[in-house]
Amino acid sequence: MPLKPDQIPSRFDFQSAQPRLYENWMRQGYFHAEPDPGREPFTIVIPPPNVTGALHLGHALNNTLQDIMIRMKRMQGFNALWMPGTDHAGIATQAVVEKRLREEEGKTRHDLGRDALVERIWEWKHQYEKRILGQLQQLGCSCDWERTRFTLDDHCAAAVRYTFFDLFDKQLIYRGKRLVNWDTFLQTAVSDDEVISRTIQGHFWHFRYPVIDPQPGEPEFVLVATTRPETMLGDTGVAVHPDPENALKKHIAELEEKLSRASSSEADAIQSQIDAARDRCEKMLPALLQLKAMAEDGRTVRLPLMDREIPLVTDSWAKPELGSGCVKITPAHDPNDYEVAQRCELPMINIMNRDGTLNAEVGDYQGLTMKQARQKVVADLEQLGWLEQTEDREIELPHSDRSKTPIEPFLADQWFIRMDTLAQSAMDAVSDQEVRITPSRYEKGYLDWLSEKRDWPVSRQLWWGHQIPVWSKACFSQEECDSARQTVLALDGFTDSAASLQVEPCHETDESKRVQLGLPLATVHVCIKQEGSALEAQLETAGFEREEDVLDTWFSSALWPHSTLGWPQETPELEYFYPTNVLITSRDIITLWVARMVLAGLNNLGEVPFHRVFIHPKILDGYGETMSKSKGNGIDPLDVIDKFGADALRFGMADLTTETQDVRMPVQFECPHCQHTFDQTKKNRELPRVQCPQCDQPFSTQWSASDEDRSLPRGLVLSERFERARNFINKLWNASRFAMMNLEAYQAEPIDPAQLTVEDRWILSRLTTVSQQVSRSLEEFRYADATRELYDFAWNEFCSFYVEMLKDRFADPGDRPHAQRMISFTLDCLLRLLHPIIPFITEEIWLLLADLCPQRGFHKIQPASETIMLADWPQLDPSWQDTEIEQQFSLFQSTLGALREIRSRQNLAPRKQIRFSIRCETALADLIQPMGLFFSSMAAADLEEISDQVVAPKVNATVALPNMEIFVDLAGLIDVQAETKRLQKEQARLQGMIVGKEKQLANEKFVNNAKPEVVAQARASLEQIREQLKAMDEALVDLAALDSSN
RNA sequence: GGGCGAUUAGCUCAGUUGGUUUAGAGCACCUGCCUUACAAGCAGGGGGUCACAGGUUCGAGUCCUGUAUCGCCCA
Repeated sequence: MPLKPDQIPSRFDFQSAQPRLYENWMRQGYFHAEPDPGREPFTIVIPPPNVTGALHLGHALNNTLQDIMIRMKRMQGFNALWMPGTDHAGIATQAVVEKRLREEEGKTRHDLGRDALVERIWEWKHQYEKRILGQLQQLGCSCDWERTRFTLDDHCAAAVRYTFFDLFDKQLIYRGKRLVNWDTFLQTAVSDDEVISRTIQGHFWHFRYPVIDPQPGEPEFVLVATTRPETMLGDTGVAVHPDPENALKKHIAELEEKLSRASSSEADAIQSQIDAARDRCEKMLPALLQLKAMAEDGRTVRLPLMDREIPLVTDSWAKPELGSGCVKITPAHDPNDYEVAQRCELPMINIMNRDGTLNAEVGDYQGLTMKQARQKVVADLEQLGWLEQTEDREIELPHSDRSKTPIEPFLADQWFIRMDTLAQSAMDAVSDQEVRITPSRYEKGYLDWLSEKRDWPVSRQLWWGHQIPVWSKACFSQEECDSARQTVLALDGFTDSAASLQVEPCHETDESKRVQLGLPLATVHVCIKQEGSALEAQLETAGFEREEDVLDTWFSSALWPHSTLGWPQETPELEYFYPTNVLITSRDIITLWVARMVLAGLNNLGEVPFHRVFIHPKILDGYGETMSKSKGNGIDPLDVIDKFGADALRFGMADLTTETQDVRMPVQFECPHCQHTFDQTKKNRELPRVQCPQCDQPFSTQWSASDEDRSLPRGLVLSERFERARNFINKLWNASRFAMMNLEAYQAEPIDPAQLTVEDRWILSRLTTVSQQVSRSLEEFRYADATRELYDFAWNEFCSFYVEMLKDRFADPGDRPHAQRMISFTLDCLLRLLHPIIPFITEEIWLLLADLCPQRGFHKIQPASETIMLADWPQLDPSWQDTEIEQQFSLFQSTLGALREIRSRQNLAPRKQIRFSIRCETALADLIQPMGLFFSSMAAADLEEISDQVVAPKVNATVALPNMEIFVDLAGLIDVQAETKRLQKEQARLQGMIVGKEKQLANEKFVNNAKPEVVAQARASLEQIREQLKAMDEALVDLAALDSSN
């Protein structure tokens, strides 16, 4: 039952409208897209939110921008597909589930076992996926839900498997022992991107290692320093610089160069560094040269505690300007030392177990944690007299972003992807503009990162993810190795396209050591392409074991743009919708994800996954800090939707999407008792209960833990930055309400151009311009420009002027039908332009409007589409743009503004009617004349006369506009002082401008050098201002006379 | 240490390739209005030596150099 216009409430009830409208869109299948060669596709794949938790404001932003784009394209007639889905986020999700398991049941994943744990994670996934998709729906996202994918579903699994096989077969995947970032808590390797550096208060310990058989004159000890003393148990050498003299000289030269361009505040510090380095040259250089000679002569030192003989070596990693100039080398537990060991061929001793405790390599220290070992090592060395000194020092310690625990560098078998050619292809795609990143400055970071071409470690020691499809067998002799190969090649069904074989030689090249350590000669790896292939079971029977590790989540994410469309199958969807058009995402995953999608797309399909990448801003809180749940400053999009509505959230999101890439959003609490809002502070954002400063009542927060706190009503966490958007939506609602209240007895007919008034032609001109601007802004990802253009037009032009001016015309039966057609047409276009940004309210009004004027149009009457979602995007007649009309209208606006200002300055009652006249050229008078009545309705001012003959009334307020003077008759009303004050202010302003202009024009260089039109403009404007000033001067004289005569 | 970005009104932000009547908006503030679309509104107003110092130019919020503060990324 449609509402009658006068029953429409004065506020948009978004709470009830949103679910109703959204469900209808779903039911009608408006979001669904099918390949249709007759139409042009437009495709976006969602950056899949991960199923670790609920969506935050950043997701709301990301998805709003995608929905705006896809809705506009759909209206523009493209066959628009937005592929939705979620990401399994291997480490993150497993970590939260393990954490809960530990907290709630006191169990570890090992207590549960692989299958049971994975099952638990699936349960978590189902729960959160539902929640996330529900959130996207509440946001209004027009995703094709029938095509929802998950990075761990069968489609994606097939794509992962085929890709892995392909890369393995191309020899682009290999296994090797590498130093990895080991998370001892989660017991997995994490990539460099998952490591964050934190500065902590630590120590710098200086140890002495005794030299074995020192020659006469040689020192008995070498001194080394370390921030991680426990690693000394795994030391396999001590390094000294191969050319300490030149290294020091170079160091000093660099400092001097720096000093030459340093500011005075830095200079002192640099100077003292230089002095220290010079001092070293004198005092320490001889010793360093001697150590270097000893190293070259093959001298060794004895590693205390372990009683191991280790060599002195030369390597430039040892910095002569630091510490003793010597550095201990622990290849298996430090990335730099690892490289030194490779250069100097030092052995690598792994002293750690996967859980972070020490292993059998370290004798008495076995079983201790790294932390315990540190204390014991330091204590033992001190007792033995090998501890020289201990300094306090700030140290940068890498932490796992996943578990927030310190990272231990660890030597482990890992699978890697060779990046050289793949990375190059992804670099070329951006360099050649095949993929364009907006804003373009992000291209540099993308290219820099890829140019390092570091091999990508893809294995993770987890249970949740795509298990690596490789079966391996360790072989201890050549014979065994050959036989394993033969077995594989002879498998029933083995072909080159079904399975691929690699032989990995042992990393230990010293044969006797290899045997001593019990290492295999080689490992035979077989990768099988097809999941569930009979080859799998055959291999296992033959003694091959499947790799336990799973793949890095980004491996499956990299395939997302094509795996979601059906690859490796050649589906119609893939054929039609790939490559996609644009990827909209945040900058923190340009390297992690965007780059990898590009190279994966190129590898698998030979085509980039998308042509445009838009990087959107990051939302910070009022203190400039990133929002996060752990800080308590995060805003839940659902709170915003609850309080302001989904449209307001969306409009607000688009409104902050400017070129600037960080936007601040001050955060407020809203008291659930009295609705008072007040700023969140760094203090109160961490409290489990907060007291309202207004009503003094307490409410609960996300931190509430005790039953007492939890029983309190929860305070919403919001930002007042959404109020503007909410108010705008309300304004739109009410303007539409006004239109509908005046659409009774509407008759559909084409609009008669002969009946167009000045304001009609003005609004059409403006509407045309705005629709062009909005289309261009959105096309170029200038979302904030689009919202600003629409906001200004809708509020300041459509509502404040056009709607106001229609009031008189609706009252006149002769004008009414035309006015009805004009407002329905104008509102119709405005709604369509706004729809992608604020879909709910525009659809609601669209449906209400359809009851009143089901047929509408300008030249041609057409039935309104059943949903605004499928209405055509406005493309208006450019001939409607009329600069003359717009100038004329702005003259009217200035006049109106002047009248209103006088009213206000004179403190006249709102209903008090005033009279005024205008003196101006006849041509101008002809333009203003038809608008005469509007001064009455919009400023309660009656235009008595307009011509070049107008004589100022005796008692008047004067306004001098360019080329016209306005006289308001104030007989019996005037507040002389107020008017004098107003005029004096205006006089001062004009005088200031005259001085400025005169000075400019007196400058010969300006007159000679500036563009002629600029000079002419300055002259004309000076003349004009002088005229205005003259009028002001005269008016002031009159006022003074009036004042003295009273 | 390297790279990128920011600094404009009390707050959050606009300000196209340098030049229209002396830098705009929203919020907040002040004044007056429940004017039958809208008080989440209407009308009017106050408030800014565009971070600082130089420079280029006839002319700089806008271009260049340096400094300071803040943020992010990389090592």
